[in-house]
Amino acid sequence: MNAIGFEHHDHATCIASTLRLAEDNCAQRGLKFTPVRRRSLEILLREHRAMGAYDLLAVLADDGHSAQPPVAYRALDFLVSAGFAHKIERLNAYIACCHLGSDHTPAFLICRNCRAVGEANASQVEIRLDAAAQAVGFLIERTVVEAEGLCPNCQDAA
Amino acid sequence: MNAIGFEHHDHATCIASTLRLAEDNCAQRGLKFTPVRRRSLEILLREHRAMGAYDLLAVLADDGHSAQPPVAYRALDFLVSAGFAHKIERLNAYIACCHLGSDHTPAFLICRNCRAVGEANASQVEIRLDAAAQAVGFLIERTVVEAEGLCPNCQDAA
DNA sequence: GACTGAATGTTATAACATATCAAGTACTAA
DNA sequence: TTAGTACTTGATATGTTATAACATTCAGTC
Repeated sequence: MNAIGFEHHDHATCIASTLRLAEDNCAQRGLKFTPVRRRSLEILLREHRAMGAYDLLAVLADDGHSAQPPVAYRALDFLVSAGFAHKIERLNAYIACCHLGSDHTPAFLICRNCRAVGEANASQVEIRLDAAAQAVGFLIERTVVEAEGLCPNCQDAA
Repeated sequence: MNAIGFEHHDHATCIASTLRLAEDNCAQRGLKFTPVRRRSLEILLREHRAMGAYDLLAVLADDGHSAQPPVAYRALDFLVSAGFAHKIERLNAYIACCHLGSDHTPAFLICRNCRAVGEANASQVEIRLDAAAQAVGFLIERTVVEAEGLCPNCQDAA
């Protein structure tokens, strides 16, 4: 199982172009795309799987960066708040965003066997929580949608 | 803010009848509703809020039960797998199920300010992940839907 | 009674996350 | 140019959530 949204693509190009996109995006919004932040996004893109903060930290440490947990968590917080990465609550792990630039409520398909994660296209997902929320006067700001199951490869293996 | 799905109800009756329901349900399915499990569900029902495993553990310890983490996690695992409780991934916390008996994909409304949690009625929620999953051959077994925002009380306070 | 499988007791540790304060850096406005 | 400021990073410590591993107890059954 590749973890590339369960599909193949030109990974090297994808990384480079996404990093450039993120750079431009930061410039426009006045955000600081510092070396640690850039490198963290690059690592997430390169690995192309859900990584724990300590997984990221280990790679940063190999680079010679400070290897204390706050370093990884700060970088991840930045990437998530900038919309460059998402947190997978089910796994307590982080993954680079596949649809950088488009404002979207992400939805993930998580394989319970091999932990591969696919990010569903927003247009294919429709959440109808509004009625429930309005009925009780709740104001929704953010929605987490995570489906757990078996990816094609792990179904075949079973 | 009460945490009772943002609405009031007869709590004592609710606890008693839900415990009885769970008991019957276990008898039917051949599951063992042991003292720790029963007591854990009772605690979740009584508190009627999302509790961390260690919160539950503290209450169990007051009862004189063994106070080691696995005790709480085992009880919670049982309650979740039996459908008597849900895990709120966003909070790493657990809450008694409001719709015991009905097979449902729960959806939660979580206040980011006071941490109150409401369980939306399943009929009000519609998830359309099927198309995305089918497109890549993914088999969905379970879906987590958690909306974060502000409950009515915390909106007023702001 | 002896076997079996499930549940529980217990110890230890893994994995995830944040508080706090000090030090550096970059912009900016007198 | 310098002083202020807001933000980022470095570093230490600690808090929180979760599980591995193995021993023991208990209920049901042959």
